[in-house]
Amino acid sequence: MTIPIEELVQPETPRQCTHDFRVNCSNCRLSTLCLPLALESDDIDKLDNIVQRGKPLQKGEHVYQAGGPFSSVYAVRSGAIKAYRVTDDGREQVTGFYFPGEILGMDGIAKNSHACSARALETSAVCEIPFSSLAELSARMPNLQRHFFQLMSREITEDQQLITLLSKNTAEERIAALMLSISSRNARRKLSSTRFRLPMSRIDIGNYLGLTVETVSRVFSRLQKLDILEVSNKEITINDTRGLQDIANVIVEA
Amino acid sequence: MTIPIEELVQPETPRQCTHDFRVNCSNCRLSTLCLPLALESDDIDKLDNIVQRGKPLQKGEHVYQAGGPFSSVYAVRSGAIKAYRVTDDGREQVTGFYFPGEILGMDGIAKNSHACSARALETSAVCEIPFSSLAELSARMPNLQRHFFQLMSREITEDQQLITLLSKNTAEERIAALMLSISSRNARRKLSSTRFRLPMSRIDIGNYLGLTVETVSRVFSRLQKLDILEVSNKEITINDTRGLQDIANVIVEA
DNA sequence: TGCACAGCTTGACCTGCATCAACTCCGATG
DNA sequence: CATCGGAGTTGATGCAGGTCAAGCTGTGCA
Repeated sequence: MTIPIEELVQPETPRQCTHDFRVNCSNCRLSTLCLPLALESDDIDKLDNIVQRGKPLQKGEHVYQAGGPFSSVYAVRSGAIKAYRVTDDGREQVTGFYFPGEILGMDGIAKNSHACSARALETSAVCEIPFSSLAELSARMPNLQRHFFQLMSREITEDQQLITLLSKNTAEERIAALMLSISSRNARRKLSSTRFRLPMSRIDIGNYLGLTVETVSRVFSRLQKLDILEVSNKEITINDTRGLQDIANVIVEA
Repeated sequence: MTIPIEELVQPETPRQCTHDFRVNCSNCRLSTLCLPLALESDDIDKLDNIVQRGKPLQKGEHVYQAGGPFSSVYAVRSGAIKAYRVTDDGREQVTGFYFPGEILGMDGIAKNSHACSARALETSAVCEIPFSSLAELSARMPNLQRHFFQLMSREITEDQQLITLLSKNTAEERIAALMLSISSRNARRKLSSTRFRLPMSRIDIGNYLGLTVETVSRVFSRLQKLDILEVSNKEITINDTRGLQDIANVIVEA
């Protein structure tokens, strides 16, 4: 089954709503998660003018590539994107997964060229936001400037959480934490926080969490045996959120 | 031995230069590493007006604490600062070490309160830069805005490097990478890249790199046996930079 | 409709680092 | 100058997760 273009252009809209209108920031359902947040409607229009909406990316296509010139940041409209860097010795390290409403590409600002690559995990649509225009605009719109600073800062604190996870936690804890993260990001988008489809492979999960595929698989099996998760292929059902939280938080008892 | 205040006020200046002048951004030796980089001298003065220089911090004193209100970012003038977060279960995770010329505190922007704590590893001096003034100023000074975006972006890419290190590399590789990082940051400050004093304990090193103290100690011993490092307490001498790079990069042969 | 292949699972075994324990060293303090 | 305590080192042992190997499954393509 292929997803009709209309659904991609107006992300996460029910199928029946397929009449042709040009998408823009003010009618985008994701605007409360994305950059326009905290902007007046006049300002949203100004932002809207600089945003470029490309055609959908097929699974595996790149949003940008490491080493390529940096010119824009990107907002995910639909689908899912993974960001990764390739180490000196040629191995891949997944540095993040990005879902609708989230912004990626800020790694490129430092050196004016992208420090990592980003590719679609499934058919996806992204909005391209030229960075120079964004910088210019944000100099005139304090709210936008603040919001963008906050987005970058959030990226920093999320990376630091991952650092902590990798440095201190067991395989089980890491996977529980990832499932909870995806769950809460779904909730933010008004989707189910207990049933969802993982857009990424076990390999990507393992790579992101510093584990092998085998370990990821075993942990899923164990969590299923404990009746905490139901795992069927890429479909996940969380049966016991509390139990999952206990595992992720590293259970501490007296 | 205690370090005379003068040396702290004008950081890294030879002892004899102790006459009393007020330090400011334009005469600070670190300005080429810090925020003023890429500013015209008029603009540096404007920046200088918002920067607050506090009295030196003693070893162990906090620059800021997790959960406390965010109001400023900080530039290290002398000494060394460690940033760390405390996990839900009370353990500590070191997220970074900051040396003179480096900026810390950007984690607080996202939620308007600090996501981690920062404390002095030795007697240190920092410049406090009120964030609201910085944001205002950078709206009027495109170079400053760009530079600050770049600083945040660099923080992101550095965190991602650490993520890769933690997720993929052995104990030896991690420690080699840290020694090389400290070495090159010393070089940036025109200090020796081959002989330096570690301001942090083995515990902090291990914590930062996701290793136990024992492992850190063993790796140092091994690297010493290989004549790559000389380790005497906190004094490090790199005898074989190339060898260290080979270890850090994960030696790949045909 | 069946084949091929990538992705996933499961089992057996191995290893790098954690853990536990004992000891040394150094620097602060009276 | 003695002593005390935290920091660092070294050795012995255990285990979580890696590695290797084999088999399973489901998806896309002829």
